[in-house]
Amino acid sequence: MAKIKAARNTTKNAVICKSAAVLFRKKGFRAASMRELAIALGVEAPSLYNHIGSKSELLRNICFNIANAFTNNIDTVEAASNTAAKKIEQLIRFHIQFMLKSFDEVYVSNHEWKHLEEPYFTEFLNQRKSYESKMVQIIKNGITNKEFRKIHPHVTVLTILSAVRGLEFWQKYKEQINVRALENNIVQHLLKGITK
Amino acid sequence: MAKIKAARNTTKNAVICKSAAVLFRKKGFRAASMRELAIALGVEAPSLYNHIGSKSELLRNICFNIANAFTNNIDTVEAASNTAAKKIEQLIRFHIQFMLKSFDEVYVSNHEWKHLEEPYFTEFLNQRKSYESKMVQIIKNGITNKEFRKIHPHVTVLTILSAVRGLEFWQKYKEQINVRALENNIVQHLLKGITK
DNA sequence: GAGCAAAACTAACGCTTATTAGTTAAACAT
DNA sequence: ATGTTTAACTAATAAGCGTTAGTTTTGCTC
Repeated sequence: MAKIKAARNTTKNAVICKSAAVLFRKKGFRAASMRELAIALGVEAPSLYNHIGSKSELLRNICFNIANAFTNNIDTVEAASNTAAKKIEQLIRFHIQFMLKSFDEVYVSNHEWKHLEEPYFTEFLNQRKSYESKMVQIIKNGITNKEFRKIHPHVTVLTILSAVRGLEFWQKYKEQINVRALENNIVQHLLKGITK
Repeated sequence: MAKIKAARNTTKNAVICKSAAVLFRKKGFRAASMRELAIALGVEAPSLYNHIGSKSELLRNICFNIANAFTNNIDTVEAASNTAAKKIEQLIRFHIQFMLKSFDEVYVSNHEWKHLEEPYFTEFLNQRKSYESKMVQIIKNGITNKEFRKIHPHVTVLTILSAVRGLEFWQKYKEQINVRALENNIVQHLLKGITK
């Protein structure tokens, strides 16, 4: 009769959430079973229900924790008085750092949100749309300021947001790589391009 | 007793594959059921097995059709005598055009490959790794030529490949958008950046 | 119209799934 | 030590899955 181990200041719910994020990332939400999750925690599947409500609640927690973190960040970045380029740079760096710190959760939030149930599915989509809109506004300001060329703001935002997802593929090299150099490379690429 | 309708010069297998791509994109491979696929085709689930081998075979066909198309393209691009920048541009444009033309299939190939069974899983990964290597080599040549700044080739490749995936989000605006302008915007962004 | 192949159907199998109910063991407070 | 709460367990349920077997219908060829 093993028990779920939670460090001080951590609920067992949080321990399960973390383990679920790892599993959902590896197998995908639908392919991951509660039995597998239980094995990862050294326990029988029904025991999990003493600490969580349901499988879909786990996904919901993971997705909205991440979404809220990004929303909070962009509100902070937006409020500060910086150039548009600096703001975009700050957003890019946050994406990279957060991805490296909370890889499993960010990955799951990016890939498995489509399995959220209503009304959470719609809410999640709205939150993302709102994030994009704020970023589009920053780009528009940058064009007005003549910081940026006359680019298509929405296309540019989606290109940047997709580009930073490339970090997913770097997780395995995490240790070998100078994170700051990686970050600088991507920021420079997305702001200044790669040609001389 | 409805029948699966295949146009001349199209096998019923191909019709099922196409329908599967749409379904797998919408729901994800694991969440999509053969019964749903059958409904989409106006037929009972077991009838599908007169034309296909298995569900996983459908995924396999979709993924490798796409992977092979990209592999063939990069081999053509590589062989031509062009600047590195031109080659990268050609690759980016191919990604965009192909994504717009075969949206469902490319999406499924990008998102659902992890549900391939061995040995196809490993084969798919190797094919992708090989694609990346070829692209890395083009970037390296560009740096040697002094076409590009001293960037990290592998990071750059993954950034570009992720960036072009942003097209996924544009599918719904497909009709409203000038594809050529979209393409130019992304190419310019990834080669020359967005700052003045 | 008869014969035949293609392709549909119904019924069912064996398995896995998330989850609930009911019960027992452990951990803690008194 | 006793009573109580927390959290584990076992057993079971209902639903859904991919797929197979066996049968019937359809549509073409002679």
